Amino acid sequence: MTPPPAAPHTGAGRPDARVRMVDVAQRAGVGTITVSRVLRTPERVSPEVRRRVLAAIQATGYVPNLAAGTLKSQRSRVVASIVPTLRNTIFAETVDGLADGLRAQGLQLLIASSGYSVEAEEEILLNLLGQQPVAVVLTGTAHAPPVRALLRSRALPVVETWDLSDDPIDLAVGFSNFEAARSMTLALATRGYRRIAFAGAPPQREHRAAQRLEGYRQAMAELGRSAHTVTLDDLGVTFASGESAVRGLLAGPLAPDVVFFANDVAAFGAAQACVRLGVAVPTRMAIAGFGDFELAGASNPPLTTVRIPGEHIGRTAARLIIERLAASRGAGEAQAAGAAGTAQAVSGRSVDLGFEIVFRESA
Amino acid sequence: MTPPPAAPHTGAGRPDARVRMVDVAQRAGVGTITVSRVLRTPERVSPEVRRRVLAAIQATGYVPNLAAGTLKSQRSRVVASIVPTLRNTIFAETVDGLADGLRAQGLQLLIASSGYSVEAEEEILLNLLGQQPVAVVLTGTAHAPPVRALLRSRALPVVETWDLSDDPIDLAVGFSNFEAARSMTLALATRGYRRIAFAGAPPQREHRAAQRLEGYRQAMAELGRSAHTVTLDDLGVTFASGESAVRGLLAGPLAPDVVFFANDVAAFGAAQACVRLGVAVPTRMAIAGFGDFELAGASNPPLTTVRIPGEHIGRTAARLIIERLAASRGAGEAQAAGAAGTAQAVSGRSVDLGFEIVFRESA
DNA sequence: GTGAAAGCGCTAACAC
DNA sequence: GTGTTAGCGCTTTCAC
Repeated sequence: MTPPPAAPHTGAGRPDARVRMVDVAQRAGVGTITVSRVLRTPERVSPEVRRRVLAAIQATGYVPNLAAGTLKSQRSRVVASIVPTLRNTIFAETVDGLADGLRAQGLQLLIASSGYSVEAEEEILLNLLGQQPVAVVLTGTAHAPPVRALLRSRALPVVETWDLSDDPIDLAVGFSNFEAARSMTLALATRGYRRIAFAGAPPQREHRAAQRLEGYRQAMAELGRSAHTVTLDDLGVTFASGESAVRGLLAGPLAPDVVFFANDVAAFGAAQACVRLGVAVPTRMAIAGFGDFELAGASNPPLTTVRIPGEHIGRTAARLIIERLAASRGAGEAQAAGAAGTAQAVSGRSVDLGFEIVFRESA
Repeated sequence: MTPPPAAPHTGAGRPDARVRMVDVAQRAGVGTITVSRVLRTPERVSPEVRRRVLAAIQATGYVPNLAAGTLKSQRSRVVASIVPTLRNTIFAETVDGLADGLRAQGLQLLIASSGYSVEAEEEILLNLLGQQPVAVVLTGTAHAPPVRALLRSRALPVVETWDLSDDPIDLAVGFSNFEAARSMTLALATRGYRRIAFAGAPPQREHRAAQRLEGYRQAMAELGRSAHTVTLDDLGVTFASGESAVRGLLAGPLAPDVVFFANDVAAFGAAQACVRLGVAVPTRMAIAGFGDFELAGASNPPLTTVRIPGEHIGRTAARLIIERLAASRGAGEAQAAGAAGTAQAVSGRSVDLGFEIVFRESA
C-alpha cells in the first residue's frame, strides 16, 4: 500500500521539490554545514567552495526548508503583524512601510487581519505565535488581557502602532489620537467655527476613534462649548457612512457649521454628498477629516484634515524591531540569565511621530 | 471572562514561552501524541481526556511550535501570496477575500509585495517557498520563466489571479483584461464618443495594463478609428498621474472627447483636475476608469468604469485552494504514485469571473 | 482510544 | 575554513 515515492537519489534529472541540503552538499563535494554557511554567512566560506556550492544549488533548484532551520535555531525570519483591515489604505501604507524595512534585513511579514475585533486578535495571535515569529507588530494599544500576558512572557520584540502608550507591552510607535483630535477641534474654533460637531465610529468598537472623541470633548470643554457627536455606521470606514451622517445633521435642528470626522473616508463621503445636495462647503457646512488619505488633497473640495505618518509608522516599527533584534543577539546570554525582568528593563519605549493639521478648502 | 491566572503554573518556575507538548502531556497525565490529537483531531480523543488536556494547555499557556509540526508532517498551514502592492485598494480587497476564505480552514496568509517587479517576484517566491506553504497565490500571469518551472515542479496548488490564461501554471481566476477594455471602448463608441483616447501604465511595466491597451487597440481597429494613447506616470496608480495626463491632452491638438483610463485612481485624479480647471465633464471631456474602486461611485462626477470582482477573485482563489487540498488529501496515495504527471492532470483550470461596464455620469 | 519510538531537515557546538 | 555529531519539537507509524 505504502508507495516509496521519496526518490532516494541526488539530482537525478528532473527538477524535484524534495532536494535537501545533503543533495546539494554531495553534489558540491562538501558537508551540509558548508552549504548552510554559504546560505547564511557566505563570507565564512572560501570563494572557491562557495562557487561550487552555489552552482550545485542552481543545478538542483534547491530551496531551503525554513521549518527545519527555524526548529533547530529557534529563530525564524518571520515577523507577525495583525491589522484591523487591509482595505483601509492607511493601514496598508503602514504595512507596506513595515514590509519594506523588514525585507532589507531578509525578514518576511506574516499578516493577518482582525476585522477590528479584539477577540479575533487574540485568537489570531495564538496562531501567529506558533510560527515562531522573531517579532510581533500590533495595531493600536487596546488588546484582550491575555494578549499582553502572552507577549510579555516571551522575550520577543513587540511593537504597538498607531497610538502611544504609557505602558506599552514592549514598544509603541504612533501619535496621540487624543491630542490630534483636540488640536483639530481647537484649530476649527480659531478659524471661527461656532457649532463644531464630531462624527466617529462607535467608541466601544474602535479604540482609536474613541480617543479622538475624547480629544474633541476635551477641546470643547476647554472652549466652554457643548459637544455634539454623531456615531457613524460601518465603523466610519465607508463613504456611505459620511453621507448618512451629514444627511442626519442637515435634517436635525441646529445643524453644525462644521463637522469633524474621525476618518477621511467618511469625511470624503460627506463632502461629496454635500456637493450633490447643493450644500455649499465650507460656507454652509464645513468638513474636516482625519488621516490625510491620498484622496483628501485630490478631491473637490480638497479636504481639511489631520495628516498622519502612516508609512513612517511602519518604517519606524521595522527599525525598532531590527535594533532590538541586533541588541538581543549581542547581549544574548546576559539577557537569557536575566529572564523575565530583562525584557521589562529594555521596554517601555513609546515613539511619538506626531501629526499635522492640514487646512485645505473644506474647512 | 477568562480565568485571570495567566502566569501561575507548574513547578517550572518563571513564566516561559518554552512550554512544549511534553510539558502539557505530563501535566495531563497522557502521552504527547494525545495532546497532538486534541489539537488536530479532537474527535478521536475521549471527552474526559480531551478536557484534561485542554485544561493543561490553558494552565501552561502552551502554544504549539508549528515549525516542528511542519517539518515532521511536511505540511504547513500557510498559504503564500505575492501582490504588486497593498497600497492599491483593489489588491487589498482580493487579499482580504483570500485571507477570509482561508481562515475558515485554519490557513494563514503569508503576504509579500513585489512592487510590480517580475524579478522581485522571483526572489520573493524562493523565500516564500522555504516556508513550505501548502499553496501559492500570485497576481497576474506574467512571471519570470523560472517561476513557472519552480512551481510546476512542486505538487502544490498555484492560483494566478486578476487575469485569465490559456496555459496557467496550475489554476487561474480573474477576468479578461483584454475583453474588458475592448468592451468599454466599444461601449463608449456606442454612446457617441468620436475621439476615444486611452491612458495606461507603461505596457512593459504592467502586464494587465498592457492587455487593456491591446483591448482598446482591437476595439478601435474594429471601429476603423485610429488609436490615441497616453502613457501614465507612476504606473498610473496616483491621482497626480491622471491629472498630468489630462493636462497634456487638453494642451495638445485634437483633444479627445473621452479618455479611458486603465485605472480608476488615475481616472479620478483626471476628473477632479477637470473640475478644478473648469473643464466640463462629460460634456467637454468625458472620463472612464477601470476597477470600480469605492470612490468611483461616490465622487463628483460619479465615474463611468469597469467593475471588477476584486474580493470575489480572492474568495474564489481560496475556494479553489481548499478544494484542491481536499482532493489531494483524499487521493493521497494515488497521487504520490503518479508523481509529477498527476499535478498536470488536474491542472489547467482558468475561472472567468467576468466584469461589468458601469455607466455613471463621467462618460 | 492511547502510547512508544523514530525521524523530518536543518544548524549549534564543538572538533580538526 | 570545513566536517561530525547531536537534537530542535513535533507527528507518523505501528503496537496495544
